[in-house]
Amino acid sequence: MMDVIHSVKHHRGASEERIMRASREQAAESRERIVAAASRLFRERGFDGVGIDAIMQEAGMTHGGFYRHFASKEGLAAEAVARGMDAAAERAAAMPLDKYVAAYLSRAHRDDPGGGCVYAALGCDIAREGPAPRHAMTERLRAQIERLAAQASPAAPGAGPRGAHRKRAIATIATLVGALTLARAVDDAALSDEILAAARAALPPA
Amino acid sequence: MMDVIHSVKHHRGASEERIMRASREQAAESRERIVAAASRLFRERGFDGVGIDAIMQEAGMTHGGFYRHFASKEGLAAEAVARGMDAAAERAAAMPLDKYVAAYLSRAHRDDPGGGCVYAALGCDIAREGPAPRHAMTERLRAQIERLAAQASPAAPGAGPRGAHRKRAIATIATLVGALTLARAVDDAALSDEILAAARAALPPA
DNA sequence: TGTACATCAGTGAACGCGCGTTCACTGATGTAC
DNA sequence: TGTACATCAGTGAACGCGCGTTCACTGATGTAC
Repeated sequence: MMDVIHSVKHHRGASEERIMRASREQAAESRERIVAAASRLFRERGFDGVGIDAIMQEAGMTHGGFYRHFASKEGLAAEAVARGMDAAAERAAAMPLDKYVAAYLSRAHRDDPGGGCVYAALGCDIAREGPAPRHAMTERLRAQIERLAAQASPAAPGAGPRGAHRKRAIATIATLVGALTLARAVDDAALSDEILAAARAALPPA
Repeated sequence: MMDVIHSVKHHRGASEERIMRASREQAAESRERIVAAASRLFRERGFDGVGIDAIMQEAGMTHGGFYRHFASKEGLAAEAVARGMDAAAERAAAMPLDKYVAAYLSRAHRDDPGGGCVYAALGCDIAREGPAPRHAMTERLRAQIERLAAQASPAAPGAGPRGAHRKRAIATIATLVGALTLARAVDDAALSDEILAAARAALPPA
């Protein structure tokens, strides 16, 4: 987990001096680490399943420094949601739809919620969150729908009105998110695999 | 909410006598009320968003009596999940698929998570719950898949191998759950409606 | 049918714990001259 | 360039609060005779 040694955190050796007051550059890096840790941990354990303490520990600090960077846990949640969705959008933009569908509905993605789709990991929780996380998520979803609709349009020109591609894009996303959510919730490995396969079969040409 | 006056709870009037030690029949009714309240509240606020205290209050009792009925909060969660899914299964069995899809993807369902689909309300949380709730959910999902596959089979005889109907059933459920989850998470009413409409358009004939 | 006693559903106080947040403090960083 | 001082990132103790769970107690219910 903690594969980066950062100068802010000091070793515990007896003769080591303590380094306080990190530079602005170090502070910016700390903030990055906090968001990255939160983004992963929230997806793995849910918003209520992770405390400030665990996030700061994962980021290599103690909990007290948290409020130098964020106004509240909810503020961090909004940034962590945005971060995870932006990363996913980059991955999605880098490959054709059929590749993305295969990767999305893979066992690897199912077994790594912390590094995967935010909708599938936190979808039902976001509805109960405050306005900031919900808004961050809404704008990302909107962008993803538009990109997917545009991606489909040139491949099948004149295949339908502009709105048809949007509808198709939304339904595709819904199927992906629903299938992955169910595949993770189920406690039977065979059924979980079957759910992923069924969604894969329903998507590429449909 | 509390439209049932039950004899266990005594009024606060000065000269009222207190009624303790409810009969076994009353105890069974109390248990029912606890499960019903939990089933609704969990779906509305999530497992971590509702305490024993709130559940017992909704059921018309104080928190102390909870452990006469359940071994733990998780044990109740398993029963509440099962209860909510059984109710949904009954509703689904009572109407043809296209009616069910329309009802599932309606605004009324979106705006009433407490009385609606458990997968959409708690799907991503169940993956993080203990074995009992997950198992209860898995068996209900399995039954729902089988019923939906069987429901589709006679309507289109010989339209494909037995497995094709199962695949189609699973994909349909995934699309329903994903669309409702996203429609609830989004903070823009127009986009939310659009998501429901897009899933509706993708489902009936497809 | 009546009496004596055990059971146990529900109450309300109490427990320990973890959480989000606050705060006094430290001392290197950054700035003003 | 050097010095004096203000800033502020991070620490660790402390706060209040709500949670899941436990427990002594009450008194009607249920049972044994």
